[in-house]
Amino acid sequence: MSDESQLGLDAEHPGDLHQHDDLLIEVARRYHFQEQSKIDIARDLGISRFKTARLLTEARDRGAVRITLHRPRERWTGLAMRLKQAYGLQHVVAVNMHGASMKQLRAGLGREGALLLQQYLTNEDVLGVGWGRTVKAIADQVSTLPKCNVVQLGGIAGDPGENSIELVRILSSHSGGRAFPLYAPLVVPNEDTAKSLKGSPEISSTLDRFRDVSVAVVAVGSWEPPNSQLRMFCTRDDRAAMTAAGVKAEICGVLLDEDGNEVETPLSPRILAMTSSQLRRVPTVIAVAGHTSKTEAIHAVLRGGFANMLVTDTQVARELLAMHERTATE
Amino acid sequence: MSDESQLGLDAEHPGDLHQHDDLLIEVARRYHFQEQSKIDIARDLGISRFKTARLLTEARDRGAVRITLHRPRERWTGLAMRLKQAYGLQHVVAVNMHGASMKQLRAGLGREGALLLQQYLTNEDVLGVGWGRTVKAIADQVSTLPKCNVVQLGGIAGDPGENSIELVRILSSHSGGRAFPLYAPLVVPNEDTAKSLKGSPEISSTLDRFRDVSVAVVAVGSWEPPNSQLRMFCTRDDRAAMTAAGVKAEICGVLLDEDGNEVETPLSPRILAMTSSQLRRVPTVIAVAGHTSKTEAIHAVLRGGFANMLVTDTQVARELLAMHERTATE
DNA sequence: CGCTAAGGTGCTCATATGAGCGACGAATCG
DNA sequence: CGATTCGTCGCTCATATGAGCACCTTAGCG
Repeated sequence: MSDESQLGLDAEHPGDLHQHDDLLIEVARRYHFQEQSKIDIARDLGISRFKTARLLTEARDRGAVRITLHRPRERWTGLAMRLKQAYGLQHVVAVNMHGASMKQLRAGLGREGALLLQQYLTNEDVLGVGWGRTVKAIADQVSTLPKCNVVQLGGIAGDPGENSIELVRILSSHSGGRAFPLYAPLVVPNEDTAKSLKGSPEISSTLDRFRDVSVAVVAVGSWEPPNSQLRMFCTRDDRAAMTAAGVKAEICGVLLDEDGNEVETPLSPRILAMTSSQLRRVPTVIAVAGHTSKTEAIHAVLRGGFANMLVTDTQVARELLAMHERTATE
Repeated sequence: MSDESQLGLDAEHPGDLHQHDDLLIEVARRYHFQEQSKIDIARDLGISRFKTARLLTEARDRGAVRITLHRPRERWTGLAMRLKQAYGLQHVVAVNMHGASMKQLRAGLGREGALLLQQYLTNEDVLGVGWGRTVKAIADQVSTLPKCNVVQLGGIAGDPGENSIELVRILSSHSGGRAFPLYAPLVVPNEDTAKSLKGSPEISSTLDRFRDVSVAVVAVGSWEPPNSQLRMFCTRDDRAAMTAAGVKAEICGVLLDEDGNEVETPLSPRILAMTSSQLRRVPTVIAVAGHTSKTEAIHAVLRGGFANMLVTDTQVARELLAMHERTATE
């Protein structure tokens, strides 16, 4: 019958297909995530409203837009809402993971984090990516992102297969944008090494991108119990010093005390990652962390104002609310 | 502030909440999967069109409806379409799993199968569930189904954790309907045992449901190479007899030759499962099977007309098309 | 008992959207 | 070269939909 059958892949002009698909994705994203009307989308993208409509039906038919139904277990909207108001956050997701294992918990946080990312990220954003297993869980569950660049926020940490470079690679492949990895360890042996690395072209080219990051996804590490990637780089003395200095939390390589103030430590100059002042300047910082062992750390991060969106579990959310009441009334 | 905070769970009248949520799900399903207009839904369910609209926004806000975007890799719609026409099927999904491991392949088939199920199943359906790891993969990826009953189509086979009863349990919990398990092995030692079991009340109550099954999800087993759950129940003589009889495929406990004709074997009377004539009477039979080792078996099943929907991978789809050309021109 | 506040309901009217149609351009074929 | 076919585009008009409002019920309270 038809002659294009051989490969099932229509060979059009080289770039055409991808241009078309990119437009498809963009339209679908605006319609479903940004809740723009088809007429608005048409005006914004300079196409007719009929074309928008046709692209949207094509998106559905080709499986680009997928809809799933979930039976909502609780009406915990209220919980997330209260937490949002208590800490003055922009958005909170509290996923009900009662009785789940750590692995399941991470998967749950990953799912929600991926969803949030897909909904908030736009074409013009630059995505900054932290590290850790929780962030990895997000990368694993992301399906498609708007076409934006992806910047690694800190040097390599963690096992191969879940290190920061891998995360940046995965996420940029999902977005179709450029990847800016950092080919250096998260913590280097001494300050001089850090300085010389920061000066080298392939490192600084990524560091220079930090100023453009508009959305950052980062994990939160607790210091006590040891739940931070940083801890493995410390000597015993370092650790003692830091515990003495009151370090309670870690976000993106920044160490915080229980009130969310940054703590200067001997480790600080040796860290290759976004600095606290840079992090503060990122418009949207999504902190993803769960399990009650991290409640204190998350509390510190939120008090310090280092994140404006939070993905966590309901258990932690409840504890955070209680903790906030306590500190507020003191 | 508010007094309902303690549990984050608003205590309404006992059943009200679930009734509300069920309605929510039903409306969302009709709107998103069945593409009914809000006005139609309102009329069908006897509510106002405003209420439908409000339920739909609530569904989104509470995360009951989730939308994900995927970058379509190929325009292989044509492949699925051609396969659909070649074998006269109602629906074909060919997922591109090039270079994937068996585990990944199964996960991919599971995802697509789950999606298909969620889209086709309605409130009035009765879901029949086969067995095997592929069907398990579907159950694992289903999130929510319309409220329908779930019937086990054959006795227990496979390891605990992926046996048929477990599947029925999982799926019915997702649908909220009743589960009809079969507490008996798939193959019993002899015909008499089979007969007496079929007569026992708790078995026959499920067997009686077979006539009501409107949608069946089943795997396809190949006989050569050994890819059927049945094979493990055979003696060496049985196997030889069956290979000699030209058995090439197995679907839902029914053994077929290469042309899709049922083959009577010594095993047949000992099997506790839906019969071939019952299977033929099911309006919608979704066969889920991938990997090229099963191509021949799938071909036989389709030729025999035992399934009208197919979920497979692109590689198998191509082989099936080629195989169909060959048998058609002979 | 009446008053008030809150949540839920269905209305009106302006607007967004879908179905179907003819126009246009590109590729194909005689 | 002209004719035909196919796919895409944007139009019209009937219809579906959303924003905002008025109404009703319910519950809380003096």
